[in-house]
Amino acid sequence: MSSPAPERAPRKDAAENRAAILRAAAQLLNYDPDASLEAIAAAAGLSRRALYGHFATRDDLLRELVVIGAARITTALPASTGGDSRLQLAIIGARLWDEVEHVRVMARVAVRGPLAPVVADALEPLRRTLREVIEQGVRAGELRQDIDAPTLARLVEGAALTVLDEAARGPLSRERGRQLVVLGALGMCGLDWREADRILTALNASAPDAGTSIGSGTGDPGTSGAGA
Amino acid sequence: MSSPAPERAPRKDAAENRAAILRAAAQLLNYDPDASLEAIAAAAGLSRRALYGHFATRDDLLRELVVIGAARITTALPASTGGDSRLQLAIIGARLWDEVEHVRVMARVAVRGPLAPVVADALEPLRRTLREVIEQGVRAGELRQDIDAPTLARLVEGAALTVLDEAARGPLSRERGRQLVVLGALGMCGLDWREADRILTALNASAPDAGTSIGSGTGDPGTSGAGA
DNA sequence: CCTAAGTTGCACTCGGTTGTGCAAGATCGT
DNA sequence: ACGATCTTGCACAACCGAGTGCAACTTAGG
Repeated sequence: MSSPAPERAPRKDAAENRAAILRAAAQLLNYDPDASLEAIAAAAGLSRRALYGHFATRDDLLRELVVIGAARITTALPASTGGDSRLQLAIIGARLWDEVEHVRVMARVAVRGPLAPVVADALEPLRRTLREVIEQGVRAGELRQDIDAPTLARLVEGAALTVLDEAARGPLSRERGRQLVVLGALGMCGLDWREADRILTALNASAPDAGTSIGSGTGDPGTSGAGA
Repeated sequence: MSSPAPERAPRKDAAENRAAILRAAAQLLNYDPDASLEAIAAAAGLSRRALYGHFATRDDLLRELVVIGAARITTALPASTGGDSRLQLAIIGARLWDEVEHVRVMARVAVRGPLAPVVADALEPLRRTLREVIEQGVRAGELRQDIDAPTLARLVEGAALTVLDEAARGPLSRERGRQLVVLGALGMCGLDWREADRILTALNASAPDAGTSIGSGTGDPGTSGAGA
């Protein structure tokens, strides 16, 4: 009775398949928020029936995606309110860009339906940090004063989402994508674009590079292509 | 080849019902892009069956919404490239705000599915104007220089959409909504927020007030006649 | 090699939505 | 008042997606 689920270790291939499903789901749901389990299973190289062996319900799969996604996103967030709010904002933006697929899944899929509360909950840390950073920035006079911090925070969130959407339809290079997300967020906050360059430099100095792609497809690994 | 459709004038109440359907659709689809015809018909005070008397297909209804919406939005756009790009941008933003429902329907519903090309087509004039205004503004040094005009145009579009979404979930006053849309668009374009106030004033001076109701547009041109 | 874990294919049920056909009723317009 | 024009309600058929049960098969791993 100590643990209701003995949790026997799953077989190795089963674990891989489960991961493949999650990967496929993240990828497909980006293009079509209503992608069927059929399609997802197929993209993962499995039968629809097998999918039910890993996730009892569509919602369960989604929930799992949300949890994983939120965990990834909130990783390596700026250690709460600290130095220059502009830089912190840039760091957050860059982090979002590094997790485009997850972010978009959260934004496009999980928002509607019974998942909404789960998503809201999972994203709360991120949102809180964002609000804090912005509020601090506004207070310090580093950001625009004509929009209250909470509202501004939501606008920034939306602006970032916009760029992320852009990336989904017209593939941007990693570099360019990061640039745009950060530029968008900062622009929305009222930072003079002439100062943005300085922030970008500082950002690249502080964040080495997060090489994290989710896709990698069902079997074709070479998907780089962003050079220079 | 004279006219394929004799176009007998519809009965008056029928025309009203048709308009009611369109109104209900615009409203419902704002909350749920997948609202059923059942729900729409009900909201319009009609039976589902009656709806099919006006629109043969769900897509037909959507298409009609798109056409009407696009027509309304592109009405009263700045007469192409003219004076201050900041002001023109503000005018466009205000126009979008005045047509929130339609804009959001286009953005949320019509983008996916077989409607996508129709929407793209219908919105082309607006997008073209936006691009032109921004390009001109960039060239004139009034807007930020670090993002190319076409990209910037899409980001502005997205930023506006963000605010519009905000309005959908937390009701903003007409005033505040217009303010935010304009502020968002201008901010994204790199305009110093301290100058935004001036633009807003100029905007309010140029645009008296756009009444906002959605119905009334069953497709007849110039049948208004209600003079102020 | 043998067993248990995992997968597959098929055949269902169930619910929701779209689109039709048709007869009876309500309503506009003349 | 009378006819044409809607509207209605019901009963359809069709499609699609989720979720389940089961028997047979494949595979990991001790």
